Amino acid sequence: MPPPAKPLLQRQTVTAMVAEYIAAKIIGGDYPGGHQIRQEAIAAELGVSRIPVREALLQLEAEGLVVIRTHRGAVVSDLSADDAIDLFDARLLLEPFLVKKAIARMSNQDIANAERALQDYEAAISRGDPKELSRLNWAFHTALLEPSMRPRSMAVLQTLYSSADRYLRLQIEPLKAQTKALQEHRDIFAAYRLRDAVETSRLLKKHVADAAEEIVSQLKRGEAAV
Amino acid sequence: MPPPAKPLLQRQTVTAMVAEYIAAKIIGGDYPGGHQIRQEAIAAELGVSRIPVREALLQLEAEGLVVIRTHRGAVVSDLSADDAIDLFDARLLLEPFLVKKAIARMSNQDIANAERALQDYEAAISRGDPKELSRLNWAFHTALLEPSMRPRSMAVLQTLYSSADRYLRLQIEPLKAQTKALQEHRDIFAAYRLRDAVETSRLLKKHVADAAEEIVSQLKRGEAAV
DNA sequence: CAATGAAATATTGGATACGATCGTACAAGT
DNA sequence: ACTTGTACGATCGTATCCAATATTTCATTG
Repeated sequence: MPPPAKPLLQRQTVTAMVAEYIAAKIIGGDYPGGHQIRQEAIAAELGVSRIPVREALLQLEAEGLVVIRTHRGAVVSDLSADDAIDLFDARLLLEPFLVKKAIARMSNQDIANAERALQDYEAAISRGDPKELSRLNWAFHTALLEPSMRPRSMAVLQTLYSSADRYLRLQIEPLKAQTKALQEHRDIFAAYRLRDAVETSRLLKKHVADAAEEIVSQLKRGEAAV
Repeated sequence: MPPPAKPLLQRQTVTAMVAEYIAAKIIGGDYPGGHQIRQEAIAAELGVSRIPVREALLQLEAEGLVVIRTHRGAVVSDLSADDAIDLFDARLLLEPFLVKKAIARMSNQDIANAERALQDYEAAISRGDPKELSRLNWAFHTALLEPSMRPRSMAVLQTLYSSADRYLRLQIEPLKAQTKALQEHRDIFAAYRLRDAVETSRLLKKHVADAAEEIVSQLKRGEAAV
């Protein structure tokens, strides 16, 4: 019999835990853009060695959350307005395309999953926790696209999203924007449920474009302010 | 002062070297899909420790060349026909879009760079080294898109390409396909030089779509053969 | 003889220790 | 005072060693 202190069903590697930890800090805004991440500090903080920290940082670099320069450590990657345009333009191409593919293949179960994600998002608005809201927002998008059965494109989208995610929180925060996003989600889902690929795609595209415009203008104000 | 294009004298880290080494083996076909990569074997082969090998594998996983499963090691990722469709569909969205952006911003120097890349590709055909040809093929595509100033999208494209690259070698090898690709490259460049964004985009899209169709049908034959 | 289960082995994951590199402070020279 | 060279400290990169886990082998049993 093994001595399972806790790994009953969940067998997680330390590297993965550290990666989640750091990613949460970045996305949550605790580590702002440009912040230098010291391996030893993280290692001491979590009571682990530097090796898993290094490997976690490598993964995060692949996701675009940090930038590693040789012998100079990892820095939380900052987003310029140009970067945001870059990222969102790619999303604007991929998401409408994928949602069409998804509608062509989806089952009733998939529709139910998307509805559930929509309801979760809706329920979270009243609580108003930005991190949770951001997570559920993306969960809804993911639920819409999942039936497309395009794991590679989904992986790409994941990195595109997480690279801009923490800046989106600013946009999501105002209550007006939240309710606007919720209404858009509802409209998208309504068309989705009816398997209206063209309309769903159009609405989704507009939804993403609106978010893009909002975040870009915010970033530009921020850059001008500096 | 303009950005220093490239540090000509770059200190290479062992991890990066190992990553290049393994990537070359995979792309070159020495490690076929499904092949298990043993860290210690690589380490002994190169006379280094296992640490840089592990970190190199992490990077390669981010590029989609290998898949790592906990405590089970890394295996060279294999490509199904569905995967290929997935990857190429994403490329089909991004490349035509980016080339339009590129044409809108490009300088005469950028055109010269693309022409140079085209000539290099042309010159390599007579030598017929598949690896080199594949590299130069992608270099041409990259040269076309570089002026778009979209580093994030370019990074995405890089991973999309490298994931399918080694299978493209099969398609590129036959002489007829090579000359066909060359002619298409010439046509694309001709429109590019004239700053005809619509036509360039159209030709590029067709060029990628042809390659996609070729590789997908090959993969399907391969799967059927098994 | 097939199925099951437990040791043995192979391989990866992680910790500690050491060496290399970069940034900076400070001293010396012009 | 400004520049240049150098020593020091902080931090990262890598090697070596140990622990945890998956796979294989082989004995046992029905």
